[in-house]
Amino acid sequence: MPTYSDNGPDPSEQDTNLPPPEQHARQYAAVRDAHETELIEDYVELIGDLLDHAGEARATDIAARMGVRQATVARMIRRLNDQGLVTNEPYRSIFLTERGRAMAEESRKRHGVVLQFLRSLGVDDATARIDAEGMEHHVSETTLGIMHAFTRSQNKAGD
Amino acid sequence: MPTYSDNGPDPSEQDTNLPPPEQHARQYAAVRDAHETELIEDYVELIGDLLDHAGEARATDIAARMGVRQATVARMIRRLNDQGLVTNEPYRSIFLTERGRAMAEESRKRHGVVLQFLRSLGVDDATARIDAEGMEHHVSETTLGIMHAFTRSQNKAGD
DNA sequence: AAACTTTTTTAGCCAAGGCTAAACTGTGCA
DNA sequence: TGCACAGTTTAGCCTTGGCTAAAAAAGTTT
Repeated sequence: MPTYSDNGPDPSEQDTNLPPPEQHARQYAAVRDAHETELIEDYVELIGDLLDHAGEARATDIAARMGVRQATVARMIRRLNDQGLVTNEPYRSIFLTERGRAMAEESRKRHGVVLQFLRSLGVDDATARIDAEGMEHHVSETTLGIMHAFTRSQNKAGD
Repeated sequence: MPTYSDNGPDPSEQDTNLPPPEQHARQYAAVRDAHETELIEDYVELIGDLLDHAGEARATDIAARMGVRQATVARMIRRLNDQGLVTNEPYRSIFLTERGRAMAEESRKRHGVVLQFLRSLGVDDATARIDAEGMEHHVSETTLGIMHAFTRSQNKAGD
């Protein structure tokens, strides 16, 4: 178990001051907001991937890849439909609306940037995939841009 | 709105293959697991910070900093108590148990590493704080170690 | 000491996202 | 053609984590 206390400047020794209460609250609010959209985005992204890769997105496959039951997927699909992100007729495959496609594309891109960034930092593939899945929804546009630039510079340097 | 499609190797162009279903499911399961402990850790970390910084952790302050109502805090405190992370007598300040202190310390360290890493990447302070808050629970030990090393090397280079 | 204010707690509502069980639809094969 | 099985949907349960409203305790002020 690493302790990060060997020597040199220690990044875990941040300035010990707490942010002012309102700013602090905004930080947590941002996390809560992210959580609300997170799962929606994951479903939409996965449906997009399945459509691209397998030609269709069936509830069974979504359930298997999400690691949840089909009943859970069915209800989520209804919610996505309510929000105008997918179209679905009973017992048929699921398709993305224009908005759904846009969200899937956005999500896929964001996911890709984070994943490649982690890899270019030197994180092994399996770990990078897990971390990217969790991190992707919490990375701001600003940070995403910086990650993208970093990855590109690393790749260039690696040539 | 950045498109990440200017030129050069594009990190968003990841290999298009989906992971095998079981691995994919494990990734999502990891995210769900993280979500379960996330809020607990945030509360414990905040309580630890308040104890260190203000000498006591009162429900009002926790509520203000979390950006939620006191009723929400009260119920969460009971849950933390049930899990053996805090001790509290009615109408008194809250304290951490040994386990709670360990979790707070762990969390604080992790948070610090991620925050400093983002800063040393060049992310502005306000953004780094928000992103760190969300990312911290989704960063594996492996990645955390790499972030820590990166930050130290950057700081050294910056001298 | 009594009254008022603040803090804490409790009770109860709601939505989200898991689950199981059971009903229903569609498909493929005898 | 009809039947069995796989896939899908619905119904209903549970926990979590927000909320408001109201009760109870603590603290403060006159």
